[in-house]
Order: sequence, then C-alpha cells, then structure tokens
Amino acid sequence: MKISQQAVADLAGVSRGTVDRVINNKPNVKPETRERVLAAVEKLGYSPNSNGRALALCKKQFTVTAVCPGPEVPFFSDVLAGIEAAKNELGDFNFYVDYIFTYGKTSESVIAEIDNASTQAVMIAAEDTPIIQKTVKKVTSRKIPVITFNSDISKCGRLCFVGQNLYKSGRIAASLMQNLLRGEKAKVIIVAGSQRFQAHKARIDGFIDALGEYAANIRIADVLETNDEYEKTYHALSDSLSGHSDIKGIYLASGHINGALEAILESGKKYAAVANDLSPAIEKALKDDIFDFTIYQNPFEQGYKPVMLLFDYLLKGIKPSQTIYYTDNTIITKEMI
Amino acid sequence: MKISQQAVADLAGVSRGTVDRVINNKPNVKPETRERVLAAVEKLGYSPNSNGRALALCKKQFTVTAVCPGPEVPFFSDVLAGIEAAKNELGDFNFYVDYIFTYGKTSESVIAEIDNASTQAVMIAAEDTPIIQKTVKKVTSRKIPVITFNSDISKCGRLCFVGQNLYKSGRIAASLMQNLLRGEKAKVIIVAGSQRFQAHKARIDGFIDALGEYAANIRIADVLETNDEYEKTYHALSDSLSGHSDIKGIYLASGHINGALEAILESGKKYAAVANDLSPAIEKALKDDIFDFTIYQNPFEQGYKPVMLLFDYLLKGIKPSQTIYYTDNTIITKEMI
DNA sequence: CCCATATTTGTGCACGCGCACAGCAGGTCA
DNA sequence: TGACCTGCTGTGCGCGTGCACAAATATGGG
Repeated sequence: MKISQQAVADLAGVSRGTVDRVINNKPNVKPETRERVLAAVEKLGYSPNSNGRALALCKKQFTVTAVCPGPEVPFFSDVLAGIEAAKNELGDFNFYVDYIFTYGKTSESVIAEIDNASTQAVMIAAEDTPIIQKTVKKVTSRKIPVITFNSDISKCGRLCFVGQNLYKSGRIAASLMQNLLRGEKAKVIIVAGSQRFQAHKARIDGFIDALGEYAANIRIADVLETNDEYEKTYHALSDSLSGHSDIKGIYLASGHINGALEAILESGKKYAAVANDLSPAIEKALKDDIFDFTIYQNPFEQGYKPVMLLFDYLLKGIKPSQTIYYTDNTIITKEMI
Repeated sequence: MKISQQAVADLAGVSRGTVDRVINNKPNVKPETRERVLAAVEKLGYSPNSNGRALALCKKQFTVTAVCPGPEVPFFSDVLAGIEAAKNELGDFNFYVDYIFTYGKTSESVIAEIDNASTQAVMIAAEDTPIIQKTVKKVTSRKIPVITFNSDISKCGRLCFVGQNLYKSGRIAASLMQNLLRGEKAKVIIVAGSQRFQAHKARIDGFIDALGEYAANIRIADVLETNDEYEKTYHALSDSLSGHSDIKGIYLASGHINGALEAILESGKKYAAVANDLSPAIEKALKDDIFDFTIYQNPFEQGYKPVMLLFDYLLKGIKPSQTIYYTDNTIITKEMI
C-alpha cells in the first residue's frame, strides 16, 4: 500500500541510494536520471515516511530557536505553553526548542544572541523595526527558515506569519458593541494604546469600518492615545469620561487594562465594554461585570503552530501552504473563564 | 540522550527481547525478571519511541471504526472533516478509519454492522438508548476500546467521552442574553427542541441556573417543546410570541432553526436571539441580524480528538488522561463567518 | 538420573530512511 | 600506458521496535 523509496527505485530502474539523492536534492546525479526518478515519484505518488526519516536521523538534533518577550509577560507565558506542548509532542523526533527571551533586553543584545545562535530554524515575535528586519534578513539569507508569530516583520524573507487577524478582531469588537447597544443612539470611546504597535491601529480600523457599515447609531466620541501606561491611560480615560457625559461604550484596543479599569470604576457607571486578550486583570473585570466581552487571540496556538510548521519544513520538507496563518479570534464572556 | 529498550536491557541484565515482552505485557516472563525490568524502565524513564514502533508495525493496519450519522447532517459533515484530518496526519502510521453511517438506518441494522466490523477500536456518536448501551458493552467486553463523542453513552465501559459541555453552553447563552438585554426588565422564550435528547435539557438547565444567579431582570415566559420539526416549531413559537406581547429574547436550545426563523420573521420584531451550532440557515440568520449569537461546539475537534486518543491508545499504549474531554464552546457573531 | 515437555530467555530479521563509503566508468596528463 | 581525478551510481550499516523462531533453563514423571 505505502510507497517506499525502494518502489520508486524499482520503477525508475536505479538504486535506492539514487532515489534518496534526488529526494533530498543532493548533488552528483545525472540530470536525465534525476528526471526519471522524479517521474517515478510523481507516478507512484511517493512521499517520505516521516517515521523512517526520524529514525535514521536519530542522532541528529533539530533545534528551533524561539525569540519572544518571555514568561514574565502574561500573554507570552501562554504562548510558551503552546511551544512546550509542541516540543513535547515531537520529543521522539529529537526536535528541540531553544529560547531567546527579549523582555527587558536591548535590541543590540538580542540581535547579538540571534547572530550567535547555532540553530536550524527560527521563530520570532518582535517589533517590526528596521534593525530587526535587517537581522532576520541576515538569518534567512543563511538559508535558515524563519517564521514570524504574534506580530509580523515585513520584508525579511520569512516563510510565513502566524498570528491574529487584527483588523477582524476590531470588526468583531464592533459587532459586540452593536449587540450591547442594541439600536440606541450611543457614543463610544476607543482606548487605543500605543500607536507604535501596528496591532492597535489595525484593530481600530476594523472597529470603525464595521460600525460604519451596520451601526449608524454608534458614534466615536474619542480615540485616546495612552501608550499603555497606567497613569496616562487613567487620566486620558477619566478626563474623556467626565468630558462627555453621555458615553455608553468603551473599546479597549490593547490588551492592557490597567488605568482604564480604575477610570471606569471611579465614574460609577456601567458601560458596554469590550477588551482584548485575557490577563488576570481582565478576567476579574469580566467576572465583576465591568467588562462584558474580551477578544482572545489564542496564544497557545500562536506558540504551537509555528513549531509544527518548522517541524514539517525541516523534517518532512513541507513548506507552509500559506504565507499567513490567522489564529482564531475567540469571544470570551464571564461564563467562559 | 534518548533511552532505548537496549539501554533498559543492559541495566536490567537481560536481553532486549525480554524488555520488549515486559513493555508490551506479553506472557512467559518470570515475575522477578519482569520486576527487575520495570525497575530499570522506571529508573531510566524509558518510553517507547513511536517512530520505531510505527516502522516495525508497518505491515499491520490499525483500523478505527467511526459510528455517526453521516455527511448528510450538516454538523456531522464538519465532524467528518476532523476525522479525515486526523487520519491524514497519521497516514505514515498505517492508521485507518472506517465509517458506519447511521443516518436513515434502523438501530438493528446499525448494531449488526457494528457486530460484524473487524476493527481495533471504535468511536461512536449515537443516542443513549438501552440497545446501543448493550451493543457498546459487547464491544468493550471484547477488549476493543470505545470512545463516545458528540453525545455520551452511559454505563457502557467506554474509555472516555469527547463533546460539548452542554450545561456550560446554556450558561454562556445566559450571559449573552444578559448582555443583549442590559438590565432592562425582559421576558424570554426558550425553544427547547425534543426532550428526547439530553442535550436540550442540560442546556436549558444551564441557561436557567445562570440567569437565576445574575440576571434577575430576565424572566422565562415559556419553554416550548418542539421536537425540532418545522411545523411544530413554527406554530409553537408563533403562538407564544402572539400570546405574550412583551417578549424581548429567544433562546434556541437546539441546533435546528427551521420554523423558529419563520415565526420570528413573521412577528416583524427584533429580538435578542441566541442559537446553537452553525448550519447554513443559522449563518444566514446571523448575517441578517435575526439572530445575534450562536454557540458553536467545535465539530472538527469532536472528530479529530477521538481519533488521536485512539491512536495514542493503540500505538503508544497511552490511555486517555481524562474520562471527559469537553470541546470549546465558541461564541459566533456575524463577523466571524 | 534421564528424557520429554513447559517455561523462560536470547537472537535475528524487517520496517523506511539518511549517510558514509565503495565501485565504476570516462577523461586528463605525464 | 599507468597513475590519478571526477562525476555518477550502488551497497551496507544503523536508527528503535515488534515478532517469529531458536536456544537455554526449569519442571516433572518414570
């Protein structure tokens, strides 16, 4: 039933070794022989048996280097759980994951670590800055496959990106806001976080676009740039809420709730409120009915998927079928914690 | 790094064959030898290499028989996609899935098919009736592992169950209803479907419990038994809506929207409406703003997971770590289709 | 005590693959 | 012509495992 290299070899009239050379793109095969083998591969629909491959490569270690903030950041601790799960699942394949944690480090030292890493593949979650772009480009030019995750890096030759569809997450927030404010004329404040991050911009675009399409009753009263800092967020929202007496809803486009929470509590009113991600603080706010929904970007999957894609690439030679893998946007209510 | 049978054998002072016999629980091993080997296994932390195992078992086919309604039922067509994905992923392990489709067949003929099936494992989604219980019990007594999925079967010796947490799905529906009806005094109708199915009962319990806990403003005006038939559902809901003039919300506890949809449209009013599952009809109702939310019980996962669990059980000897695996309840809005 | 029979243990092959090495032509140059 | 290289192809080993079979050891009856 299953096609082996031997079957291909028999059909092509060569030895198994030659088939192996063709499959693995090794040099020193006469072009016409190579073609004959490829024809046989095609005809029989051969694909390598990953078990055999894994067994033969038993002594060789495959190492993937994961570059991301680190377990101190709540969101990324869940991402790391996904990476560890994937690593665990692939233990039989001598497939390992090394980490370079970036939290609290300078770009320079991170870049140095990446340069020095001896690794077969890289997955990286970092801000899309010119220095990072350049560094990643250097890695890919060494034929080392790179997958970006959580936030994408542009023009760097990466294999693919795994992360949230930010624009869509904004649109979903809009549909939730619409449902919370069922037809009543209402004003809404957007708490935008730092514009430095692409994330917030794209979410806000989605939010505004969707509202424009189907929720004419909802007006944006204010878009607050807060930089995700406690004091700044608190004051911005507090001022805005007391400035407009008739605010009905709040959309928190970042995953940082601190400051916003206090401003809302102090106002003493109940708003239609939608947040992002699922930190302990947001969990509590959901339970306390201060926020109604949060939109969750499956961090586990964001860790798990890139490892699996790199595994397929390294061990099976299968390139990712897409250049962008969007992880599910999940709506969370207090009942789902 | 990796521990092999040989390493265990060396430590225990026996041959690899003996280790193999102990690992795989074969007879004819002297009890004290068995213990010595087990001690060595423990000490070294040995676990079988699934690649080696798969390779050695290359000629042996593992067959799982999946018993479920069939692709005609929209929900199960997605379940089948999950099964196929798992099957595909395990192709290198000579791991196959046979189907017994139950849609439109009598219990007797299904039971006969199950009895005649020559298979290594069974996954079954069927109503929890005495005849089915008995049949499954017969299968498990032949040492053939059984996993129930989608809907559980009681007292049948199954390994575990994979499916939705129905009670919780009801509670989530309640939290959505609460958000839709933000504090206003409101009456709600529950469309219950057939009580024959455990599903609806558990969902309604969850819905009512959660409302009782935190949504005193919402009152249940009616619970309609509809049997999921078009005419019956249509008339029941239509009558109830005209009977109570002040209904604000509708909770559809089954996945069958037909009849209900027409009754709502005819009333000419907009209700806070929550449904279950994701048939084409419900998708359309979401897009048209007739329903606001639907609660989705990941059918893909319900197909995928049992196959993987049976794979681990058959090929690696790993028993499922839980007796119940709940699949995610996902909230869907029109933006998520 | 010996031989027949159970019981227990060891051995060797196969699975599909990657890789190192050996063989085998044909060509080049002194 | 012989020594040497180069481009190509075949061969054989080992990865960890399951299984059939051979070998060794224990058991028991005469």
